[in-house]
Amino acid sequence: MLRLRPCVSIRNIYFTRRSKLLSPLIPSLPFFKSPSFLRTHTLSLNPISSMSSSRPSAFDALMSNARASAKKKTQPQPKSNSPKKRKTLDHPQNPDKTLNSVQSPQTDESKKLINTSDSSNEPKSEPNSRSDSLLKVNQSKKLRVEDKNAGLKSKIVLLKKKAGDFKPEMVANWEKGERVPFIFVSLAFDLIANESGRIVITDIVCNVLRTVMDTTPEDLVVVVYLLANKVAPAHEGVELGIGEALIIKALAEACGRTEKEVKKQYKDLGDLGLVAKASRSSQSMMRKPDPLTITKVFNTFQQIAKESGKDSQDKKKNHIKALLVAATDCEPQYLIRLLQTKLRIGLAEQTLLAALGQAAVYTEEHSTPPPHIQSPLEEAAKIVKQVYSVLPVYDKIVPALLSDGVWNLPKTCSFTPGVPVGPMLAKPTKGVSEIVTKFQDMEFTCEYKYDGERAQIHYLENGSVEIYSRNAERNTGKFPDVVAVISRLKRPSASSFILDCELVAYDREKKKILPFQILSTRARKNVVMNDIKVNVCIYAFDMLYLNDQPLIQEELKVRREHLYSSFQEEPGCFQFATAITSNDLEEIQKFLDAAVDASCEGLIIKTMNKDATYEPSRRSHNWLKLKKDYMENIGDSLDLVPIGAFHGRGKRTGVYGAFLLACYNSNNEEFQSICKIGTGFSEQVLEERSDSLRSQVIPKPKSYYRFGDTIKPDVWFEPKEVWEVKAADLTISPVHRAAIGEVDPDKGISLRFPRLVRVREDKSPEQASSSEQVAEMYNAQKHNHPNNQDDNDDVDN
DNA sequence: TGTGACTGCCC
DNA sequence: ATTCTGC
DNA sequence: GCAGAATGGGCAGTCACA
Repeated sequence: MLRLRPCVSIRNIYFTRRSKLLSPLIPSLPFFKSPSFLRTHTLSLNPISSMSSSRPSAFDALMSNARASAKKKTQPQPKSNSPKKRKTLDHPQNPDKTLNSVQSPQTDESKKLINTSDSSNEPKSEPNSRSDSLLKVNQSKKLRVEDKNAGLKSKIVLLKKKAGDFKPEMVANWEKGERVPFIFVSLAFDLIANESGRIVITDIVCNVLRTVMDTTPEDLVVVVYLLANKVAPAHEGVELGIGEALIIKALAEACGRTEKEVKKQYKDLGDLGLVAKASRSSQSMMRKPDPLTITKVFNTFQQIAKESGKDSQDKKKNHIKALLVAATDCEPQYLIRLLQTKLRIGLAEQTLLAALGQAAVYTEEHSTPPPHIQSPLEEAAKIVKQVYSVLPVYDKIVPALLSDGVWNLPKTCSFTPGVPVGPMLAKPTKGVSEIVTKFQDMEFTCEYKYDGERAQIHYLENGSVEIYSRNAERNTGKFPDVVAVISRLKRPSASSFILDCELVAYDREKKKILPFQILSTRARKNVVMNDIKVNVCIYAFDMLYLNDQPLIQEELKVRREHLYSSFQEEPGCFQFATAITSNDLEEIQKFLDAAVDASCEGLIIKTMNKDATYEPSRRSHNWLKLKKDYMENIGDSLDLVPIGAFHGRGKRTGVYGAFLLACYNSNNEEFQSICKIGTGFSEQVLEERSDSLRSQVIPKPKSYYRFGDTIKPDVWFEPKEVWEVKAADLTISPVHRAAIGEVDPDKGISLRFPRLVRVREDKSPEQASSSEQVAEMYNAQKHNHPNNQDDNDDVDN
């Protein structure tokens, strides 16, 4: 906890000094007042004024019509894409309920952190009584704000222009230097949501960025964070700590509805953002506080992240409510989606990075593109992506972009030990033959794929060590033992390095690898060496940096040599990933079997020379992964019965999003839940199954359904269908009940990575996989044998 | 002090 | 994690 | 093939509340 501010933790200050200047958290820049016509201040001094309405519904309707028609002009028709062609909404009830008062929960201290330039005096809630004349006054003020928004709305489509035809002053309706209004970003989100083409989306985002660069460059970092839907770089460990449940609460309270109603509408609409949208227009007799700015929103997000301890949930909730109260138009929708970290508009990091690169080209005052470049836009996008993959810190990249330009970006922002880079990933492969085909005549190596936790270990000159997870979370506090081992077993020749490895639970007495599930029971925070119950072996397979030199541009062959010569192996503590170099199909097949036999998931296959650089965070052709369960007719496959389902969200709105599956216990004729399943369906199959099963809905689970009491499907079914499902593993489950009593007295079995293979039209539910079979399959898994043989067959090369 | 709901992060 | 889909 | 968005099991940590 308390790891909060992007980029300014003490530990990181060394790398981020420069960025402090522009860190969104430390607004060193003057704050700008909203122009007076945007404010409702004058009236708000009068207590009665807060009774005014913010819902001139006729006007709203007018506006949304205008907007809708404006949209139609510019775009033919957003087609069948599901979230976009959603059915009409339930009409929310209780239009007359007033908003609860939203007290700002900020402490004096927290206020300091907030940029209060746009803060509002939070209105107290008032009874529904109205004064007509005051209403009029307020409505006319409101009109002016709406007017201004209307202007923005009508111009927002200009963001779709190709960058060459776009001028940054085309859309902005705020003054230069003024804080960027949140409505601008929200409208842009809305625009993007109605596009499906990545190119157009990139253009829009590019133009959004250019607009901000032109008016309020100080806000650029913040816009970028919002567009990225992040609050801080991953390794800073800033968590919002809010989820669905809390948002529902906040939404209910802010709109004067019950949680039950909100939940119901959530089921129908498949998106809490849409619920917020639908709710907003249906309530609130209140005057709006000042319009939201992006800094206000962003700073509030950080406040939310910061709340902890007693009453923190209430405080977080109140922050959300405060934002909702101030939100207009589509703002609530995107506020909620941002809080959920599910923007769902077809915009994510890669597109943002591309747009950032392109935007920089258009605002380039610093340098011209290098001469031979064919397409500066593409090249710039590439550069930004590349740089971000190596230094995923917007607080550094954005300022560098502003001050020195894209073409200098690789120089101004580069690989920095202490900042985690995205680990290189591998693509699934269906079999050995596919590998041999793909890598043809290249030299390649196969390594065991260990079933543990990915770790990127940074060792700096000064002897300090940091450990980062696959998702760039700082895990150092979880693995003090690893820190010690690394320091002990590194060779003196290695004075600084970045190591890529897998941390695997290990039983040092029996000298064997333990399953992932054991590893995951390790404590995670502030672990003390003596308290460690699950030991870990480091399986190292790559080296990204050594003695002040980045190695990522080097071939694997070279990197591996550096790796091998930089550490001393010690069984059960630090080992190099078992590897062979072979292109013999049968040999590889054997090696795969050996890997599985050694409690590994399968193999990772990597080219040694050609295309053998380390490509941070990219799933590249260069690395392939091969697991038994990827192969057809191999791996655990079960025939299971859908006995319940959950309503889909987002693009699954209107169909079931996931199903509860069961195996069949023929002894007591029970269907025992074994897992949920939500992947492997094509859209068509999902729709077919949803349609088919909708007619099998029953009001209550059958008496002969056995399932954990925390499992609450939205609907239950008659046992009718049988689906073939593939899984990577079977695990003892705290919630499922399959084969209960057969391998564990009161725990059932579940599946790891379940996915649909096909529907077994030929089978009846009683012919589904039986509990005995499930138990058998579980027991067949090597590590589940009570007395495991010693099987350390280290292949080396 | 214990429990359960919720959240984030591993896979 | 796995999988599917539009571009 | 990329990028995005659906979805899985299961663990520790946190917080509200009994």
